[in-house]
Amino acid sequence: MSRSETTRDRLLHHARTLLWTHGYSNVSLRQIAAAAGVDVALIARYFGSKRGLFEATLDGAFDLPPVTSETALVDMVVALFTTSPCGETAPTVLQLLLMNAHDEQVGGAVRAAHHTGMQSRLDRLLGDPRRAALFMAAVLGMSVAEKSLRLPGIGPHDTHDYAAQLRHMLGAALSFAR
Amino acid sequence: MSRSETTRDRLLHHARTLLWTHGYSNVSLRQIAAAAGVDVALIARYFGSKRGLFEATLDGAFDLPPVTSETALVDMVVALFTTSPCGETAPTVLQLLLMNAHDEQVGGAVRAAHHTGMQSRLDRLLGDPRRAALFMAAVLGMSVAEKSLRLPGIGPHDTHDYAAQLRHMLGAALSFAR
DNA sequence: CGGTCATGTCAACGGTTGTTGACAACATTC
DNA sequence: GAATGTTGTCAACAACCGTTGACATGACCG
Repeated sequence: MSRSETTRDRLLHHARTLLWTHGYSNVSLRQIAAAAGVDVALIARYFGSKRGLFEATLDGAFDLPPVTSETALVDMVVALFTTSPCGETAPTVLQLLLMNAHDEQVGGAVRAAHHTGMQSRLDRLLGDPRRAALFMAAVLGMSVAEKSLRLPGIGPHDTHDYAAQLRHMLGAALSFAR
Repeated sequence: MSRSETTRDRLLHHARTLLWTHGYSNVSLRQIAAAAGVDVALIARYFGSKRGLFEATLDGAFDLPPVTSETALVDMVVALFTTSPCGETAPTVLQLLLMNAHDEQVGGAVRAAHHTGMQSRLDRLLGDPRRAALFMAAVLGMSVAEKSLRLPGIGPHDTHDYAAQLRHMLGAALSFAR
């Protein structure tokens, strides 16, 4: 790996961590560069602009392992929203997804990444965009209520329990979706 | 109403509109003042700081009409998340709620307002924090999936349909919540 | 060794931010 | 009408922002 690639990866890693957890406009390029231990100007060199860096951050963010079973895919989605993908202080996919709420440009990129990386596969495997959307809504609701809103009535669930409940909820949602 | 109260209310109104829809750090005090047609310095006079203005914005944001029936309260919550409270370009409560995701200080204020204004009443009327949290998760999931993530599989539902589905979902959620 | 390209450093640019204090215009009360 | 307190205006502050270009340093190849 060339020298430039390692610093590029370092920038990408810390950009993901900081931007996803604290939001696009709450983190400056100087903070990211400082966390990565490199100069600010290198961001412009490697990613062009702040938006370019953020969009590079979206690469493969919603990718799922290549499973073919319906329940396996569902479990993968639940797992992706339940656990931090890499490490303890790592940002969650949920926080990335919620970045779309208040910024039209950032939101468009996030929605596009989610659709091509995750939702389209759900559509295909669950057979119906409506079923997939309702399942996504169930996962989102649980995640937002627990992780973002921190409702005392929910969690901390262990992953198994959580997935089981969501699968149950999925069954209910799909039953009235027909 | 004194002169100062009207300009205070104008500031509050436009602050709500702009801050809730575009996020805390995406809107400057100068934009808010310009929208309200007053000088920037008046914000400091009436609200002390940007945070003070935002927190004044939270006043009564999650308040619900004083109903006592369980289903009536549930309908009120659904209605609050489904419709814009005042006018077409008005910001939604959902956007306010999602502001808690990426800013710890702002998020704390939002969560507190939501808890005292809405969740505590749900806890009381539904009898169980767990039931209330699961209901909230269902409403949140539907709202985020439709309004924020804009999943093509969901909506646009007319309000009646939407509420009916959520009430059905509530039944399912509550059934496996015991 | 000398030349060439990749990589990193530094300083600065114009613009915007939240906040402050001095001052003018106005209304109210004596 | 004069004095007083309220309400609004203006200019400025220091700090930070994303972005740019010039320059130093390193690696690599002929």
